[in-house]
Amino acid sequence: MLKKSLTVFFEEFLYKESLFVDKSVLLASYIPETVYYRDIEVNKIAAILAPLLKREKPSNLFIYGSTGSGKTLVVKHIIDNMEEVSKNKKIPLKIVYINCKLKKVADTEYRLIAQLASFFGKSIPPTGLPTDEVYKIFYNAVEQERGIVLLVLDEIDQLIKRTGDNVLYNLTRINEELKNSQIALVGVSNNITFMENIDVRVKSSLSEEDVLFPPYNAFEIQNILKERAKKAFKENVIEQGVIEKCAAYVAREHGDARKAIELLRVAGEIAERSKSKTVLTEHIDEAEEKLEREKIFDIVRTQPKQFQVVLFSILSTKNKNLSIYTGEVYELYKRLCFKIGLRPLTQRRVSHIIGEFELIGIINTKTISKGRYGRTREITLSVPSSVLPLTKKILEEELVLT
DNA sequence: AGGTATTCACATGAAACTATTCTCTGAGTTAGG
DNA sequence: TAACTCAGAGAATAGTTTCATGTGAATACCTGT
Repeated sequence: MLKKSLTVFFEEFLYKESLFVDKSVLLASYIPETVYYRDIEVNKIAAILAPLLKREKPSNLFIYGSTGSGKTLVVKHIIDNMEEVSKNKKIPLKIVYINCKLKKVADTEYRLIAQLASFFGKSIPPTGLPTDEVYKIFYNAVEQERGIVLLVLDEIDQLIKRTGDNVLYNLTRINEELKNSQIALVGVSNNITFMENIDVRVKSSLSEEDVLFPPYNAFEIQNILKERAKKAFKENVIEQGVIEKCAAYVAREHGDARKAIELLRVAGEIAERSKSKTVLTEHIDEAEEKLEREKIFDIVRTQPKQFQVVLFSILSTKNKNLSIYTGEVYELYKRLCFKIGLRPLTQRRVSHIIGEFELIGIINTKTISKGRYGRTREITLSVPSSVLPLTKKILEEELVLT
């Protein structure tokens, strides 16, 4: 029975007309051949990095702008081009691109340097070595390169925030000791303010040049979407107003093009699954809700148990009155821990965990003073209330199971 | 009434501790010559 | 004597605890009118 219906399903799936021609165009990893609305930035960055091709050290470069404003895209685009030119003209060129946010890969000083070294064919154990040693290995590898090495560090703000500016200091200083080679740095950051609390020497050294990426406006996003949609979808699959709606929705926030594209993709998937022949504006709404929902569920499920208990406490406190305070959450949390046989963490820790939840974006907090009655955080949920029951249920399951 | 001091209930920060995972080193052991 | 084993020292890292200090405004407490 079941087997048969599954076969039917798969067969249907196979022969069903897909709305997509090439879905990969709508994935975050896709790098388009032409980058729109970033001409100024592309030219500027290209001009700064061009000396690489003549084996001269370019200025260090610092790129910043909000998420989805095309920074990574532009940088990768330029790198690709340079590598192609260098291949054609047989110019030796060493460019290393690293995203510092990747957990367990490059999110600490040690790991970043280890990762860098691995690009030069040196394998470094994940732990056990002194950091100095790793630096030495990296240093030697670069020295052997006998040329200019370009290091592109994407999302360095994450790295700096976690580990301080030591890495950058060391990386900028390493040039003074290198005899045969030189390192040029490109830092990419979402956060503009993170530069403030950085060693002045590092700051001036890193941003010999800088480029700001303004967010896309609604019009630009529309055209970007249209361009991508043309490649990704079949013809006449997208109804009037869909792209406009998608763009408008995203522009309202920060002009995050990546999000707009994702939204369009998910809308397409939903349309396909619901056997619709075209993508409608309703699908955008649905996609938006789905994305939001999945983001939350994903976070909730993958969180460590202690975090889950804290979150559950927050959600459960919610029902009683409008505002939630740390104290109440902690009391409930302690009781919950007792109930499921978990050693409760200190209040300090729980306070921190609440802070992390805010960082992730599923709650908002405001530290308020209630005068004589102390000072605390006022917590509000930034989760649509429609997903609350299910979220709670997931948490219950996760917690009771073990 | 108006002004100052207290006080609450946490927030926030820094440092230290714990446990885990991993490398490296050198001593001791074993097996083969 | 070379190869192997294994314990111990030292590192990185994540998660936590401990200790210390900060803080905004509702109240308590004065003070002079």
